[in-house]
Amino acid sequence: MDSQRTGQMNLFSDIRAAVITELDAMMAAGDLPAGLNLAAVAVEPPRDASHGDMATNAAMVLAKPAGMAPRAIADLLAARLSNDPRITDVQVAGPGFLNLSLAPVEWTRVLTAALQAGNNFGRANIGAGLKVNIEFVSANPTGPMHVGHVRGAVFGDALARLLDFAGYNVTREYYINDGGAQVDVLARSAYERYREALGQTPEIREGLYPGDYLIPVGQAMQDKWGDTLLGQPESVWLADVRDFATEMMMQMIRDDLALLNVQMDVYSSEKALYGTGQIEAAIGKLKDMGLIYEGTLEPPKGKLPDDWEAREQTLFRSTAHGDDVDRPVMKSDGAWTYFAPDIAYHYNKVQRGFDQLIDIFGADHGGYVKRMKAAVSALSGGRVPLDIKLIQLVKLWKGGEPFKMSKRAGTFVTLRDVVEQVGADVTRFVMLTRKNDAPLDFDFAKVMEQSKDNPVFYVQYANARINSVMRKATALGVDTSDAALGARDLSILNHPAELHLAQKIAEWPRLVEIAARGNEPHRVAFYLYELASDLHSLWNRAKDAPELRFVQDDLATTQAKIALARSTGVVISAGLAILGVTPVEEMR
RNA sequence: GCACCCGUAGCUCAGCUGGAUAGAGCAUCAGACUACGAAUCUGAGGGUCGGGCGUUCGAAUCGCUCCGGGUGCACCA
Repeated sequence: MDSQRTGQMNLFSDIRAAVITELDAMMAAGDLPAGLNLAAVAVEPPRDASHGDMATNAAMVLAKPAGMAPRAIADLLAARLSNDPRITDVQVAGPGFLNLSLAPVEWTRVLTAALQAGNNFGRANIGAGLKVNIEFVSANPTGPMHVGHVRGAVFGDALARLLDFAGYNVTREYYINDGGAQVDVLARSAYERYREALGQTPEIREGLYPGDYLIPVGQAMQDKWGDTLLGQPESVWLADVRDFATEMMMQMIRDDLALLNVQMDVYSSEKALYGTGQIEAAIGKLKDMGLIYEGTLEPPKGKLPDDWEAREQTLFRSTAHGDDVDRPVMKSDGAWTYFAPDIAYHYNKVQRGFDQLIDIFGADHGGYVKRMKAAVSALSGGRVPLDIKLIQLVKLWKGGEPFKMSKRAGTFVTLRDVVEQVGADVTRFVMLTRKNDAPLDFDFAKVMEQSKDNPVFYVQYANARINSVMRKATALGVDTSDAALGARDLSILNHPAELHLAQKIAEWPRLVEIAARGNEPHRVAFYLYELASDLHSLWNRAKDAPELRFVQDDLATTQAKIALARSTGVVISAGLAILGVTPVEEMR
């Protein structure tokens, strides 16, 4: 694939392609045995800058299959690569690394590519249009979203943006758990608020939802039904009130998600699976495969539930697909377990033609992973991979003190509380500064701090500085449009400090691929911090070295320097876009 | 008892499908503003990558096994 032609310049994959070409030639010439698998050959940035610009492990990974000494391969490959005009120096080092130095103009070409591609710089095609479904949030429709939901929501949304950027065809989906007992509880709770709206005293019994957010629901019920439901038995109103209240809760949740700038493409209903034969069809398919049987499970070892008794149940043989024990799909009273509609729902996703499924769960649902993977594996015949990302807890702090949440004490923190206090951008960025399976500290005071201790601020500040010099250059009469900057010859940018920043920019397309391959949007946040750091560093070096200042006396030189600054800004905005964060022009 | 996640500098954490002398920030110490925005930067000290065994040219990364922390474990979603 010619990355130059598509404008998505990835210098690392370009050089890797050159290495592969030479290795193929060596096989053709008999310098290497034919038919070697080159998949493990990598071209990477070296850990230590003194090792050159790029390093390849080709000689080492091929030594064994080729039956040759690593250095012998390295020497032959080095001689060939040194003929590449882009490569100015090749050194064999250590156990057989090839350290490559590139002509400076190769790095400044990346800047031009970034300026021409704009926010699309780094867009990859590793997804190749594959259809991937990301299911996330899926909060129960029984109340507003709380802070515990925020991290999963942000993670899922950022992952969707990342995979889209990497060339996947992404669908974001919310599974509404409206088929279980909890929506009946919601209906009963709302009914009490309805009585309250009609002047009666609500009886919020133990087990009902006490939240104030149901008061408007009660009032809306009064508007809709007047007093006609009053004094009626539950059998008369339960189903209608349930649907009504659930819809109001979902409207609230949709508003909350919008507040956080989280988008959804599809809302799927659990309830809609019942009565349509979809559950029966999914279980029936498993049955046809011999994976459903009547049986009795062994009691769990160790601590035994008090009321445990051996019982014959309808079981899914999930152990045939990697689970530890088989799982019940039907209760002893003949009703489906919660697992059954989940199986049907995932089967539905498979049938809709997705090539990959991703589920985002809270870490407390870790025990659910294996059975869900087993179900998808069985129902898709192993065709559709399911990746389940577990989101660890968020610990709340306020000025270094633990911030305890309690429904009873009224310090229950909702998504809306968080976003209204610190803003969607800050919330989103901070939520992505840890990998998903590590716990996260969220300090309401610290995230608003304006210091390098706060990564959101640090990255935004770098962008603000870039905009500052661009405004200044524009005022001096320099054309700072991307078109003008992209047309400029940037080969005068040859100072090591400038090339260092250009190299960091050149890593962006590679970073996108790595992050997308692992479903790890947090890598983008860390990269942006490093990029901002390089920008700040160059900025300060210009105090001692005036020739590094972006704005120079000579307008043509200024334009080239500004091109470097703007390229950095392009990558910052592209990266922030993946995180769903709006770049700021100026700090206030 | 079993399964999954985690264990990296005093603290909070990165570490790119196994790569070279393991990196940031905070904290500590020493420096840089007649400013393209010092809300920043430069440098120093600080490590048995929880322990052990193994796989191999090479392990923080893979496997086994202990230790320590978290989460979850039929008929709730």
